[in-house]
Amino acid sequence: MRFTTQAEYGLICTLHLARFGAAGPVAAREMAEKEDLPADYTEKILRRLRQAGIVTSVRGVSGGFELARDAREISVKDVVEATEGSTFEINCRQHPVGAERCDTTHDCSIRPVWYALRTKIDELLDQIRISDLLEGGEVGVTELIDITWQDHGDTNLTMER
Amino acid sequence: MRFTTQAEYGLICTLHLARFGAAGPVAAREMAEKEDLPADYTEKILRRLRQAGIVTSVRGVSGGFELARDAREISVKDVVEATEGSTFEINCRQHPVGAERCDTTHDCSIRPVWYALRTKIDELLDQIRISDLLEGGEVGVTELIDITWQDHGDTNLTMER
DNA sequence: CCGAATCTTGACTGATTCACTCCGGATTGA
DNA sequence: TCAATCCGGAGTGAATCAGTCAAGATTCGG
Ligand code: FES
Ligand code: FES
Repeated sequence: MRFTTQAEYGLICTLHLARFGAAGPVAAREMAEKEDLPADYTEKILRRLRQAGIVTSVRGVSGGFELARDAREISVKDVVEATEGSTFEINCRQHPVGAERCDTTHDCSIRPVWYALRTKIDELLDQIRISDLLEGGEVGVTELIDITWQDHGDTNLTMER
Repeated sequence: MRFTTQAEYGLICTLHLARFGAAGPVAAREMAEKEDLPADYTEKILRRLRQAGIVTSVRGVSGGFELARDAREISVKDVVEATEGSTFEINCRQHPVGAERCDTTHDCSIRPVWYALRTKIDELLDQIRISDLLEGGEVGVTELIDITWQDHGDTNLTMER
């Protein structure tokens, strides 16, 4: 299970705007070049971010994109949902094993697992804001997340494997 | 982001063996028929479960599959990893945005988010055992998971949306 | 010891999704 | 006007998914 590149690119673009967008709108082409991403694809991602109300666009000669609100008010979940459509999709909804089997009227003891997982994923992604990723570099961000989420600290956020 | 049907089928099969496998090995064909799954595909899934050491197989006329150990010792994570290969794949490892950009020597403030998410996912899936899914039906399982994981209870395990 | 039932392995296939491009059009500032 | 930008959507090659199929190995009953 993984996110597509759209989530990654979406975060990169949002982060780029949070860093360099204060002085005025940033053109998609320029952003793509600076971040070394495919230009046309970047444009498409930005369009999705705009449709979700995360960024605003300015058309015309010196147009481009800006964050629609403060970086503290934009969560990773917002960006992921905007780009991917959803965070974690419940299989038995969109890709049911069997029509009747996966119907809500039928009892399934596996279903609660996916719902619980989705809740966990959404909780974490919603808690992390774009502003959290702006300072401290990779180490700083890791520590910040680690502090916030050390409730069930059986495993830790090392990069082992 | 979603799991493929293999994770779902893997859980269904494991659960089936936990329920009906006490009396001796269950044939793949028989299991597929009872659970209403494609026969050949079921066989393939069971192979993966065996390769991961979750079930054992008996060849020959009255052969079939059995759980390799107690249902309390098999976590949902075990089954998902056996069938899908991994729970949550870090994009920048297998599908890097850019070769140098995603190298560990470079600083990336997005990376910690994915590592934290993987940790969360693994924690939850590892805590839930096959034995937890055997009793209480859907409602019972939901309550059980809810009690175990109500640490960050901002959201709850309702089925809304 | 033969043959039926079962697991084992791996190749194969159609459908879908992914990652990305391309094109024609609308909007704006110089 | 024209050049730069955003906008929408169609199109494309590659990869993955979901599932099938065929050929072989193992075991047991008779
Ligand atoms: S198998 Fe679809 S809801 Fe359980
Ligand atoms: S974009 Fe790949 S590691 Fe951050």
